[in-house]
Amino acid sequence: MDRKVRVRFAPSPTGALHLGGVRTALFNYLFARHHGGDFLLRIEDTDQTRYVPGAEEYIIESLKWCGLTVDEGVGVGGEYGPYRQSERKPLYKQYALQLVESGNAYYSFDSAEELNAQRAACEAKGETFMYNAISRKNMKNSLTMSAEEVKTLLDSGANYVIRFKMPENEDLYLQDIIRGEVHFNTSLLDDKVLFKADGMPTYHLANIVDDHLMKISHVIRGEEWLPSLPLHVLLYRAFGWEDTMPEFAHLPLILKPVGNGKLSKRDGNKMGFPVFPMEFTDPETGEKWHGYKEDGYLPEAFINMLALLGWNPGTEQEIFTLQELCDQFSLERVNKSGARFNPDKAKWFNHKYLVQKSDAELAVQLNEFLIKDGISYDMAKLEKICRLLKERANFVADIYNSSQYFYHAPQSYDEKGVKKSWKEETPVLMQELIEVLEKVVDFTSPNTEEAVKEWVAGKEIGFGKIMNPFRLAIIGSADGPHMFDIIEILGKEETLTRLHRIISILK
RNA sequence: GGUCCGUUCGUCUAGGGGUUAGGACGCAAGAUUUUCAUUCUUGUAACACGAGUUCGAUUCUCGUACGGACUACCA
Repeated sequence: MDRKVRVRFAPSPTGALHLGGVRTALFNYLFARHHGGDFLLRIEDTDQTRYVPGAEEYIIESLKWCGLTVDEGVGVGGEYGPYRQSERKPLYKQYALQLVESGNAYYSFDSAEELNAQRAACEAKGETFMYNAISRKNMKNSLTMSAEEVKTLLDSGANYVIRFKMPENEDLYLQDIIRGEVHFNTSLLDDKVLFKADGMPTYHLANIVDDHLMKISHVIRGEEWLPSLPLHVLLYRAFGWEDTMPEFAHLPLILKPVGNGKLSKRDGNKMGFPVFPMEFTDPETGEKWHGYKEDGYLPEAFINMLALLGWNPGTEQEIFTLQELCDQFSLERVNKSGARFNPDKAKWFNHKYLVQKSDAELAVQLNEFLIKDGISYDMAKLEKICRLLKERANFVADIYNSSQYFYHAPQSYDEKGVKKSWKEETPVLMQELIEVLEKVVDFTSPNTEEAVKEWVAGKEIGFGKIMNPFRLAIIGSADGPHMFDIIEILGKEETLTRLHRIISILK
């Protein structure tokens, strides 16, 4: 069947969106764009107790920062709204009731205490309680009670839930785009709650009803949903919506860089890398989490890194624009197995993108750091600084840190460097260097380099004898880019001042 | 415990019945250099195990082990 591709990203606003969530959104987005389809954002807030204020805004902002534009949904609208499940509340009950009427679901009146007692009893026997075809016969529900009893209970306003009546002993062979055929037997599945006592649907019901109503063509979600695939397929069948049922694709999980288990928000702060796209402060605990954005990652790099976590184009290309990702993406090339997250590679991606950025753009960002320090510096010079330093940086912050000597003359000189290169004859040589540089009229890098080389050539000493202490004088340590490029930016006056200064201090 | 999914260098991965099993990150060495980096070159390192099918299996099948997810009136 050929129909318009419509996919949705459907997070629950229970906190910040983490790496895995962003990747799910990304793959949905890529799939939609590849097929010229729609990318929807639906907020699944059916659990009022877990709602976190600000989470929804955070999700929207994060997608925006990543450059994943939403075609339809929360924040943009569309003809299938509302797109927040809490606002669709009145809609769901009729669907639950429809299932009761057709014999695919039933009322269940068991209290939490009774359920807990059952669970405890089973646990004592080393078993796990399941509300299923066998145990439902011994519970308080509309299958075991008479019609009158049920009606009385319902009329009296008793608490109830609606459960799906899982068929007994049926083999299901389901299709997953990434995994192929997946087999389940319904006897091992339980009667999931579809409609809760608080009048809200559970995820399962709301998800199927909304995907159907919103004409979703493909459900692309995390692997943690694979176990509920049979329930969902059975739900489509019970509603009679099988012919428009979406295709399913379950994405592999993102695992911790070291140790066992899937990546969790705790790993970030513990191991020194962000797990969230943007900074997030938990409104309850006040706990603060790092974000890729604030840590200096470029959104393009972040997205590129995420895209290659579980997907690859089959070529050796590693750097992709978002457009290239859209063009090349396919679910068939998504891996089956979980991927360990590698923070080092994330940095490498950022480096690649940083180098590609124009010096002017980077200078603007570098300037923001300087403004915070109360430093004002010539923008043209900042551009030159960026050009000089970006090759050796992963972040703009690295450029900022390694360019300090442009804004401040060294206050001290690296001890090892002094020991290694400041010899008895050095002060005299530095004095001569001052004289050589003084004579250079147009203080550009090639001019000063030529002058110094000419001077050194006339003496019988190695270039290093001059350059190492020179470097020490100008930047205070034994690293950094080409010396003559540095002093061009610094200017003649500052260069000579620093040379005079080191002679007076080190003698 | 039960159900389901998975398993190629340390990590992300390509490949696929006969290959020197390819790339990237990381790491190491060399070259370049006034330093530190960058860059370039080279190197390091993998088909979880056991059966079966086959002339031949890392590739297909089955088991085992290991890893992961799920097992709520959470999503």
